[in-house]
Amino acid sequence: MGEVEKYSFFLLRIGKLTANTLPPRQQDVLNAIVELTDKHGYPPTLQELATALGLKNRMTVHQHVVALKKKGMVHWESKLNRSMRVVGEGLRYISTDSKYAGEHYLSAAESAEPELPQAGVPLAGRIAAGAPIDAMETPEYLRIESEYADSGCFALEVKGDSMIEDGIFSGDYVIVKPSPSPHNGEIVVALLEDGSATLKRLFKENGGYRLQPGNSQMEPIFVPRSQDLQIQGVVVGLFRRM
Amino acid sequence: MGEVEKYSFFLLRIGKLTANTLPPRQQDVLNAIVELTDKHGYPPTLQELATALGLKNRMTVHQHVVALKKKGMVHWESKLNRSMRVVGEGLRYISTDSKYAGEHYLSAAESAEPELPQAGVPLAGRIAAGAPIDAMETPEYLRIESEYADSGCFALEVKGDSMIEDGIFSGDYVIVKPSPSPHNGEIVVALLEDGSATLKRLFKENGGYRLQPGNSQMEPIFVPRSQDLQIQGVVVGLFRRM
DNA sequence: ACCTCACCCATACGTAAGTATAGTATAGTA
DNA sequence: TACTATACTATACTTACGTATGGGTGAGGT
Repeated sequence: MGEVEKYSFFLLRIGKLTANTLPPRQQDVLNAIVELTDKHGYPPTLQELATALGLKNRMTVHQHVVALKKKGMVHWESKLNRSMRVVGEGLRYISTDSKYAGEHYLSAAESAEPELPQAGVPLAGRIAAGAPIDAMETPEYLRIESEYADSGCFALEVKGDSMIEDGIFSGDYVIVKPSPSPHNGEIVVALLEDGSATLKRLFKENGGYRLQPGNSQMEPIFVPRSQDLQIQGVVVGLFRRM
Repeated sequence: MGEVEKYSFFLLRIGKLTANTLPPRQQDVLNAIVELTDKHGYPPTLQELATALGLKNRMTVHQHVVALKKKGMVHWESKLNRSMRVVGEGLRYISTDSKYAGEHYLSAAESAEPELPQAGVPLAGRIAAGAPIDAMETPEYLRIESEYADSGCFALEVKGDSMIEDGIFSGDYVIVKPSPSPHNGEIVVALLEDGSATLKRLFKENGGYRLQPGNSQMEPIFVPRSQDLQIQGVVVGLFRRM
């Protein structure tokens, strides 16, 4: 009985299929790859994919992924475990609301830690004052979290106006990459000897360091080499809600 | 002959080791994990780690990773391929300039595309000038993409300084939510009658609209109601790479 | 001398994972 | 009708991966 229902499910989907679109099940596979990758922090195996999609055998998914690879939508190295990645055109098909296997999926996933998004924001073009929008034909995607999550980055909410001239406002989030040895002139999160923390631009000078605020009404802080200056990390990105 | 050189290399490093620091080779392992993860888009296997570190046998790395796991610096699920992640205290030791295996590393890596995702960016706390970091116990996550992807938002790269006083710099990305009827005072992407597009703050005035740049050296644009002013959307977010 | 720590190596085993091969079923099309 | 595309299944082989076991070297401390 389960058999009949399963097939009627596919009939519906196939009915909608127009000529040159990606087959629906392959779209499901793309979404599943992305979702599982986000959830666990590493790409799935064929077995995991199959389970997530409600399939009984790995080979089904194997064939789908092979098809997707041939179309250039998935990067997958032969014989290499967990090497699947959705690339290029494939990114078009990933959607945020994931129900790629109908109701099958819910059964498979154990609710893991609170995590993860996907589906980047499409980068539509470039806007310059006075010029028409320079639209891009091949849409790129802004994938902010992905850019930073790997390298151990974390975010901090900024309070105060100490970096206002660098375009960092109170309420913004700075994305900080932990780095013990920042370069000259980078914006860093510094932990001073007294335990207080600041967001400043770091300059190495003879005798120690200068922590320069981005606000001409504020004074720079000089830290002699004898004092312990701990750098929590350098600011590599900024995000603002408006 | 190679043996002797190899050991003298370690002697030097051990000589520098002070009491309660993380052993240098374990730091190398942490760095290698992070580097390989964002080079390939997925975490390495023990074999790949070993090769990257110039080791002949997986077991060496295995022991290091076990040690790191015991210290809570690496998340690693037993028997699960490619499940390594650097977490917690371990993040302190990853540095931007990666030469974690001396000269050994260069030989191993084939240059792949830079890419790939992971978890959201953890929101670690709040930083205010002069105050210690207000750390959060229950870490939240910044989920930028998912915040906007649903509502049909798109991103635009900003060129020019027309909104510099609002903290929007050239090179930033604004995240735009399509909205035909923006509120007063919001920053909008406007399409003027002549086809040109601008990023300005919108005010409704008697007789039409005022498009106010965030730059006191620039003049506002007045659009009479008779003219066609098309609003592409309102700016709801901003992202900057640094 | 003895012990511990940090670091490396080799062999061998069990299982997870990818893959080759071979079918079944439905819908659409020539 | 035959043929193709989509989709799923099962069995069996090979390899990649993690891991258990056992060992070796040099530095440093007691």
